[in-house]
Amino acid sequence: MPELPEVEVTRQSFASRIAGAQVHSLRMGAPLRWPLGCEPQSLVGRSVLQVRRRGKYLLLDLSEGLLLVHLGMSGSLVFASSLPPAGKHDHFEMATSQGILRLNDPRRFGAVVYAPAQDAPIAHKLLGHLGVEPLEDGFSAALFYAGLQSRNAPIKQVLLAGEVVVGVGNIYASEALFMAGIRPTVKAARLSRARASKLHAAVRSVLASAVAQGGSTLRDFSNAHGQAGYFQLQANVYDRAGLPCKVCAVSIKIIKQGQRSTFFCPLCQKA
DNA sequence: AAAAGCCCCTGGATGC
DNA sequence: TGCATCCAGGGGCTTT
Repeated sequence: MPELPEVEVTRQSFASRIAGAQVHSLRMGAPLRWPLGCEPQSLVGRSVLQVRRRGKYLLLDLSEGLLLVHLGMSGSLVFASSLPPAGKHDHFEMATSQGILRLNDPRRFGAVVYAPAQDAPIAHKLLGHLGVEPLEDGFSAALFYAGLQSRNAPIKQVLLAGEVVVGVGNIYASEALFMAGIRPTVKAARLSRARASKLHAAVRSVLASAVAQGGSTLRDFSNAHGQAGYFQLQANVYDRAGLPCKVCAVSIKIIKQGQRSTFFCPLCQKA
């Protein structure tokens, strides 16, 4: 599920409610992608200072150390004062003085990992290679263009890789490329400065719009209040193979790139 | 250094 | 109704 907008929407839906909370207890379910990395009991008594986001990771700063939370493909968080009994896909639960934080993740591609410090090896391994944040000031058109110059791979896959810019997943990559009128198969380094600039603007626009819509709910995403998102209703190409382009009415195409589906309009995205 | 494939896992949709 | 196959918001790791 979660690309940058869904992760950010999740963050916004519980960050202020959990800030300042003291950890009372932890419960782990089935194994996630990586082990927690510490004895769960050792976190009891610490407090949650704030919740930040880096790419598709949520960072829960504790009074000592931090938790890195990733939602994988099917994860979602809920934060509430009381919750129904844990189900088979609830794999992490942290009870605090201000509510219970629970991760539900059927496919278990997600993770909750403890790092003793921001610069600890585990944090560096997971976050160290990440590109620039697309919604922050540091993401300029010039920087984006420069980042593409060393990439000979198709632009769609360069966006997905997250090493030039983070947070763009399979939905928003297709959507941003449509908005910019760029064929997903074009080699990144071959984009002109002008077209890279257009894509830069499209990435920001699509992601910001998706955050404002509460993210995309395709099957199981909801924010920490349990509310769905609505961006998918305004998708121009994603999951619309064979349907008419909303701009030119030509049939939307689907192709595979790196074992992931890519959607595009053959007319609006001519090259 | 960069690119391409391979997995991890469960569940829903589709087809025979 | 039952079973096989394919597909899904990600990304680290291994191999070219």
